[in-house]
Amino acid sequence: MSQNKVSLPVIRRLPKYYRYISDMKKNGVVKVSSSELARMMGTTASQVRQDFNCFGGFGQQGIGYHIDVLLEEISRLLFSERKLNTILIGTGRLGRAIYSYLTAEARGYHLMAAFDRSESEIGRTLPGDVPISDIRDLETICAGCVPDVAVLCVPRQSAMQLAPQLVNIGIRGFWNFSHYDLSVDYEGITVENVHLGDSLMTLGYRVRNDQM
Amino acid sequence: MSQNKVSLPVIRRLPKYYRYISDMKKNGVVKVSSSELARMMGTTASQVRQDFNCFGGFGQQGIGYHIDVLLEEISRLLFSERKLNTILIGTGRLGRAIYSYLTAEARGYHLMAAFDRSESEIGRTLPGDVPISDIRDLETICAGCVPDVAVLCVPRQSAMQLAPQLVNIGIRGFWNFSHYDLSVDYEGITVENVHLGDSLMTLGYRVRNDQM
DNA sequence: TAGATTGTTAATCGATTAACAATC
DNA sequence: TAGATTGTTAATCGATTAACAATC
Repeated sequence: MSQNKVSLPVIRRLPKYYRYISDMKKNGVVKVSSSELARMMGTTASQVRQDFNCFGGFGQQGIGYHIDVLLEEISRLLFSERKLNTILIGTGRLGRAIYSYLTAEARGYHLMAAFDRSESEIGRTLPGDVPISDIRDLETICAGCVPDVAVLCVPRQSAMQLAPQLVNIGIRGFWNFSHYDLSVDYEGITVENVHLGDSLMTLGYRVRNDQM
Repeated sequence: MSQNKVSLPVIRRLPKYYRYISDMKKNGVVKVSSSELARMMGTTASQVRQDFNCFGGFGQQGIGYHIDVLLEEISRLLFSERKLNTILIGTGRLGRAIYSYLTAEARGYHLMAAFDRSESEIGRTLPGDVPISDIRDLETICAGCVPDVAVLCVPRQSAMQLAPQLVNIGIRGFWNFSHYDLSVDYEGITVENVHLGDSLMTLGYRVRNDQM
């Protein structure tokens, strides 16, 4: 597996590469050099070449990189063959915003089910015919088909309570979108805090001090 | 100014420190050692001490750090004395979710106004009596009091169109919550992409490869 | 062939971790 | 005083950038 050679900083840059290269493809561009990409990305040609090389050298010396090949390789890393079976927990404003992103725009995710705990939400249907189930039925509903990841759009307290249950049904990752960190530590389980809270807190400092 | 010595990685850790230390204060804890904090944060005591030292040594050798002092210092960095005057652009699901975070939970932001372009939103009022104005009135409304930052909860295309206008009225930072990167480059202006899109894309890879 | 641009190694830079004297 | 824990310097680690031979 060459995969584990790809470091986290590189992975984090992939969506930006993906976006720029997709745009170029739309505009009929066929090839691109590391220095062109670097200019767009706001980085160095060196970094672009290092990045592409760590998941397989597929440029042509003297020529550059083929847009199609790049896009394919980056897609393979970002989306793989198999989509991640995903459940959404919490269908409030944030949950619904993320739901529509997940179903309409995100690649690599398959939304299996959505859950909420409020009477007024349970039984309703999200656009695209995904029913909102009672969070208390989580284990029953997931019994037949174990989800890979849970997208948590609930308050922190709820997230903490849900965590052990989710681990129990066999989930391998939590994407926590609550406003607070989900501080849990399970062996072999990815817990990522994608919440608004921390971002906004740190950004304030940065604009005050002009720190990029 | 000792501020500019505080590096970005340190700034990014501050909210997590803030949260843990706040919790301890609530529980009546008075002091904490770097090793205790490190255990909670999932890092080393060395890092904790380095972090705290780069914005002023205020621990006591042999004793540890006073919760109150820590909290004050971290608050000062994260929130400063003056709140950032903020406008919200886009009052859809995501915009409203972020609105309620900004007004109810976030510190350091003062929401001045909200804008949308859709007829059905304009004239309505967000909870807390903030009226939704027509995005076409942006310049008029901001003429009297220049906002510091704009929180963008609109599609990428709209964000790109709005950018020059926002720079024009004197805004110093964009927090872009759209699903795509806002690729603009203005001298002295902080553009931060806090969008859901990239996060979700990269997280997929990570759970597949168990990469933390 | 000459020019361009990659792949790859080496140098630099910065962040994290380790070590330990200072001191409460 | 002895034990604990900081502040700070040095060592390590990893990521970014520079340099250049390989080659299209």
